[in-house]
Amino acid sequence: MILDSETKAVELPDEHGNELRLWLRLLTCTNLIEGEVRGRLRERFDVTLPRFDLMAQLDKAPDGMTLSDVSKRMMVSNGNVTGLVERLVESGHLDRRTSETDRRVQVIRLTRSGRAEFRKMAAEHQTWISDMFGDLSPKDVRELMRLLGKTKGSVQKSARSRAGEER
Amino acid sequence: MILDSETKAVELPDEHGNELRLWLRLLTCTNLIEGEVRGRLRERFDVTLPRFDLMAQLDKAPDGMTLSDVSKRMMVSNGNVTGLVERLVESGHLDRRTSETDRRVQVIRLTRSGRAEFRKMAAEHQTWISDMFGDLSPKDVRELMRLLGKTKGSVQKSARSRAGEER
DNA sequence: GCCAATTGCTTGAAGCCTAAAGAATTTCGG
DNA sequence: CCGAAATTCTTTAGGCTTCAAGCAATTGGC
Repeated sequence: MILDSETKAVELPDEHGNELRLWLRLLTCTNLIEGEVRGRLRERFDVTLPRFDLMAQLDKAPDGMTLSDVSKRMMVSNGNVTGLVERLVESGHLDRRTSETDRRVQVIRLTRSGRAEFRKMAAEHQTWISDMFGDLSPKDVRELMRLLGKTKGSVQKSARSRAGEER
Repeated sequence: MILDSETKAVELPDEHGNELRLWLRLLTCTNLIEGEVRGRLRERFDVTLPRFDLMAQLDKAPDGMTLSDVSKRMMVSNGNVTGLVERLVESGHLDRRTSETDRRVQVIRLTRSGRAEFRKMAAEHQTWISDMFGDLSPKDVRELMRLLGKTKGSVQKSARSRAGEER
């Protein structure tokens, strides 16, 4: 999946190659961290990353959320959430009920034990992340935040202009 | 080294949270770009990202690679490569043969048409990436490269120390 | 009130991914 | 040369993910 960032990309004198290399390095970093987090979550809590992410959303919403809300927040498809929730209800982490006012709507929330379990996971998770960024100075962290913010904006702009072109 | 008064102030309140926020932003950026790339590959060439990545590896190896080589380079499981290759052989992009000297080994390479198709995709791909990073100055790009390099090292160090602990 | 459009969710098909177990083949110590 | 160990690949079971199609309930124009 990942092209190793040290691998030489198409050799051209132009500056496009630099951006490609930057992208590959960005991807490598993310995959490295994500892989670690997945592994540790599995090892320590026998839980997958998508389930952790879903619980993280619900932890911030004591009154529960609808499946659509979750889907938007997590930026994944509706069908995806359906399956995820199904398994988390099955394992006792989530509670699910049909809305009283709109019978199309399903409201889900963490169960008491689900919340307790999530809090434990989240606490460790944060120390893992902090540890993985351990070599970066506070200044590095700020600078990375700034540059990634700029990147995010740039990508969104580019994505919007493409979306506008089609049709 | 000069520490301005601001540096310390920022450091005081729970710096773990900053690293978590950094991680989330990094993840958002990567997902944004990856999503764009997936969408465009699908739209323009009706190909998936994993297939593109596999072809990219093979393009750099005119004499072909074994499945194990591919698996290591791409950092994915063996079983995964088996299925990916199967579909790419099916679609005529890849050629596959059993090694003459070791009958356990499968050697795969791009077909003529597969290579031609890949080259077209790769060229466009590079312009997409370049476009998405368009708002970043050359200096930004260099700085991001540097900080991500540092991050990569830090994560690897942390991952190694964990791997060492679990006997 | 009626019906068409919209909204919320589920289902199904296809693909990607892993870990673990299994099969075929080669390697190597004795 | 023999058999154990290692290597290469495939298979299987389970989970995640999307898109597209479909169903049920609600809303809004008339």
